Amino acid sequence: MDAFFASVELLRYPQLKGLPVVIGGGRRKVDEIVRQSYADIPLGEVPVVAFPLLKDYVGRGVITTATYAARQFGVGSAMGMMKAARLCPQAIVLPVDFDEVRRYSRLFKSTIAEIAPLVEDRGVDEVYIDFTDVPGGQREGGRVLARLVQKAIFERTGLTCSIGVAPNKLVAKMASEFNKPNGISVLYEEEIQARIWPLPVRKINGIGPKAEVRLAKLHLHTIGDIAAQQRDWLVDNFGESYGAWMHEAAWGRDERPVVTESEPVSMSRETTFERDLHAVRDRAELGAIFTNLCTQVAQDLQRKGYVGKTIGIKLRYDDFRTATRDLTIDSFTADARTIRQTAGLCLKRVDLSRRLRLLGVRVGKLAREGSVQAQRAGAAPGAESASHQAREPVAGEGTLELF
DNA sequence: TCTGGGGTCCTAGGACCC
DNA sequence: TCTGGGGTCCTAGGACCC
Repeated sequence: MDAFFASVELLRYPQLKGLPVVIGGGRRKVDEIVRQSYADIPLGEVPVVAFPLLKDYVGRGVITTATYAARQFGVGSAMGMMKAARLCPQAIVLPVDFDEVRRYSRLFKSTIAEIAPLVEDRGVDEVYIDFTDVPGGQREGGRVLARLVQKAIFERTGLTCSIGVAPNKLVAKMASEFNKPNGISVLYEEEIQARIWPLPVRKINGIGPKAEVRLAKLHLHTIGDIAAQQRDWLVDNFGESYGAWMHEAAWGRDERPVVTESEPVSMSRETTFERDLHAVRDRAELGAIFTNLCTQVAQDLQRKGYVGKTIGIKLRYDDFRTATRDLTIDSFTADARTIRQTAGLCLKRVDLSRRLRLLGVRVGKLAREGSVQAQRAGAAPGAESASHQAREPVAGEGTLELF
């Protein structure tokens, strides 16, 4: 009965509160300037003068995060930098320092794990915690333990976080948004109708923009609107799996345990070009990028001790359509040349007449390096070993032997 | 002036096997 | 000459999340 789960979200760059600041972009000249100027300054002590302003930003990046002052202008995560610059040209723009973010992320998670061992990783800045068997985890509905976690994180990292505590992960996640930033919300089962049902459907973790539109067409706008529907009606409209899940979610029901260990399913690298590239006209540049991506994926696999046997590519055209192709080979690999060769076969099966804005390489069907028997050494991957469905390349201009 | 990068999971059709 | 049903694997695309 007294089971409580917490969803914890770390807030990055809180020390810039009060100033409109956006973090994001990634790799432009502006980033270089900032990186050089402030290389020695640790997160938490960033000065607030002489930073480049968003209005001077050029490039294709998106906002990773923004201070609350910047959000007042409508700027937010995942927004394109150019659009953000129009909304808030005076904002200071900072680059993302991924190494630093990862360092803080590890510190954040290890701090929590010392207090409550059952922690589920949900990305750099988010975790679920199972409070159920933690001594004192039930006091004040979990609020006492949540305060302890928050305090420990602040002492260790100087960062604040919001915590939601509830009878399950789904509701805890929603509760964590009630009191941002640096808040704690405890939500009891009997409060679901009063506090969850009035919320818009998008607040459910798992209902995204597409489902929101479909729900709106059915005149369903709040979580309560969904809860008021018959389960079977939702199943008719959204399918057996999604419809039934939606009904459960609207009633705040969720049985998923906190999962502390999980094996990766795939690893990938992708990059958006500074300008759109054409397979023929920009062949050399594209080829170099392609090789580089394969090398990086191979290094990632090797560093983490994994091998995979499904190798695929992803590309995004200038009109933003996405295409993927993949091929499963007979033996597991983490070899850059094998990956590159197999990915090259995939590339022959897509239309390359349009200009591209993104190219990616993925390795899936992973296994731990040690768990796989040594396969035929140096075995050539490719068409002859590929399984039955390898297709003929599509005829046309884009199928030249480019890679 | 468009929209990053790294993931997971689901669906659906066809091949293939028994 | 016609034709089952179940199960698994492969592939492509898409929704969603942080």
